[in-house]
Amino acid sequence: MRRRLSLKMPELPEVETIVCSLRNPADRAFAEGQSLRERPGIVGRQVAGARLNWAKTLALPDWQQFQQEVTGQTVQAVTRRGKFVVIPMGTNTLLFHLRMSGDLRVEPQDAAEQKHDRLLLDFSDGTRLSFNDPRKFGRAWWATDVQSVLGDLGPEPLDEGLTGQEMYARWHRSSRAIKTLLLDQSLLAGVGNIYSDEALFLARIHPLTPGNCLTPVQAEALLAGVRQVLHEGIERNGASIDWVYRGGDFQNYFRVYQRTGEPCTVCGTPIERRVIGQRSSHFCPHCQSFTGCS
DNA sequence: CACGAGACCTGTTCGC
DNA sequence: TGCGAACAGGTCTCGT
Repeated sequence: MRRRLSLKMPELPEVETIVCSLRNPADRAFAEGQSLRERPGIVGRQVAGARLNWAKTLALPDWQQFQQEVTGQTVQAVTRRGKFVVIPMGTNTLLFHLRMSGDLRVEPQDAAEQKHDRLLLDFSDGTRLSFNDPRKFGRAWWATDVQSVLGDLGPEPLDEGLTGQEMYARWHRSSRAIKTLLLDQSLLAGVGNIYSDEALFLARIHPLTPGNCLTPVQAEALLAGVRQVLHEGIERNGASIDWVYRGGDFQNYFRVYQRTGEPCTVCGTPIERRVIGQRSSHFCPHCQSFTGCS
């Protein structure tokens, strides 16, 4: 069954997809007739000016200082940390958090500004980076010390050095529901509401299981589940990406998320929805039965 | 300190 | 059709 999400889904895979599209895409195929200046990569481009349409979008510093310091800087790289987009430029770094509805586009400067464009950087080559964010939750930082913004983030789930043992130690310290712990960015960076539900389903763990009730085996399975759904998300989001239309189709492959009442793909039991930690949570009551706490 | 509720926002969908 | 309520991918702050 097809289901539509009204907006983008800026969890880790979506951010990863955007970051990839903002890198210099020397290794990507282009549509025929697409001119050089329309290519999305921004590495090496120099900022000629900036515009801010919603004051709160710029978290730090104040607008005047930002405008002064960013002008003339050159984009050195585009990377990701958790759900943050990280863009080193000279001695400072520009960071974005897309929150619920943010998006970043690259386009020619003569393209019409779009509704909800909050922060725009004009490059000297005639292109522009636009931060669009309908709900105004997104934020940008211009920081000398990147750690002042990213310092509290937990490890990267896709970092191969991260072990289930390490996550067991982190989750086991708390009695909060594992669903809530998965969303805690200081324990593990990048997992959001969709992928937490999907990962718990793959690991066959009930979302209300207290962290200190998890077994080492379950923690191992959960980290594996997180990695699997993130990889799937990155693949699906990337599948239909060509920078003109950036809309993945992972939403058509959800196993539990937004499938309330529909049959579990494994056992057929109707998927349940309930609110945990103020977030909607979806799970199979049969496959993810609560195993108790010893 | 841990936890839950409320705040921040706009747009879309649902139910009457 | 119209209209208000409910809901949405995230995180911070404040009160208990």
